[in-house]
Amino acid sequence: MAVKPTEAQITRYADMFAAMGTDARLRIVRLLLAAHPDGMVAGEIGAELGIPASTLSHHLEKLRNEDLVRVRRESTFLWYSANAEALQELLGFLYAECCTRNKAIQPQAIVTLCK
Amino acid sequence: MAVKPTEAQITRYADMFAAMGTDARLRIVRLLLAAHPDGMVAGEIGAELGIPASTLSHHLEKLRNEDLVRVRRESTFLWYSANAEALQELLGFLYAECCTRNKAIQPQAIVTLCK
DNA sequence: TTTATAATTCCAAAAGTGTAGAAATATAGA
DNA sequence: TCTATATTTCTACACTTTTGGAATTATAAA
Repeated sequence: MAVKPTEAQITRYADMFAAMGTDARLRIVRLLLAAHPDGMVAGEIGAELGIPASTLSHHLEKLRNEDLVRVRRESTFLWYSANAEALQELLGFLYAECCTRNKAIQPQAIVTLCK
Repeated sequence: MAVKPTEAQITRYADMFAAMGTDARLRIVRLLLAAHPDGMVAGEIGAELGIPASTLSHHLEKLRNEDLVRVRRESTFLWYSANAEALQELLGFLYAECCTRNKAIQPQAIVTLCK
């Protein structure tokens, strides 16, 4: 992860950042992380965040397109969950860029802040 | 940082993600991190990434608006540099959401990957 | 099969974004 | 002051995004 990312990877990380780059979608991701690993039913997400069904569906599609969330059907319900692997990749990329490949930030500044 | 962020902070992090959510701007940030803490002259960034001056100026403005980059003038040249504090905040937020507040990702998965 | 609920897809519209040439501004040196 | 260079601002435009009501599809239960 500390190695130089490819052009394609940079584009992918940019798309992932863009997917988390709206208030609505960042809240969705946070909610799904809090409910990890079970996730939440779409309707419950919408109710919690006050987002109309069709709007929510579009946001979830965007997050799914970037593989930041996964979905599984359970009868009429669609359970959405955060994709921890993808988030780990993104976090690893940002960490590497800031702390490892370059020394702009001390690793401890992140890790110890969160103890 | 591991505490619950305010509504306003979430909005701000979303805006920061959005600022890094295009190929061009993510490359700019990477370049400035590599040149940290000196930063780079605007023209040099444009030359390196093949971005026309006016387009680059808009991207830099967006990054400046989100406080992800800083600028200082040196005669005719404008030196842009990454704002490590802002990046640390953003990284800390993502780390906290994924690894601390929720346990979706093991902290070691990030830190040890980058040793 | 009819009904009910969950969620998506269709459709549309307003707003925002990315791009870049041309003109303007800032600074310094001759 | 005139000139040269660096950069931004002006202007424009195509494209994408966000939003949400209405219609449709999916699933299951009565």
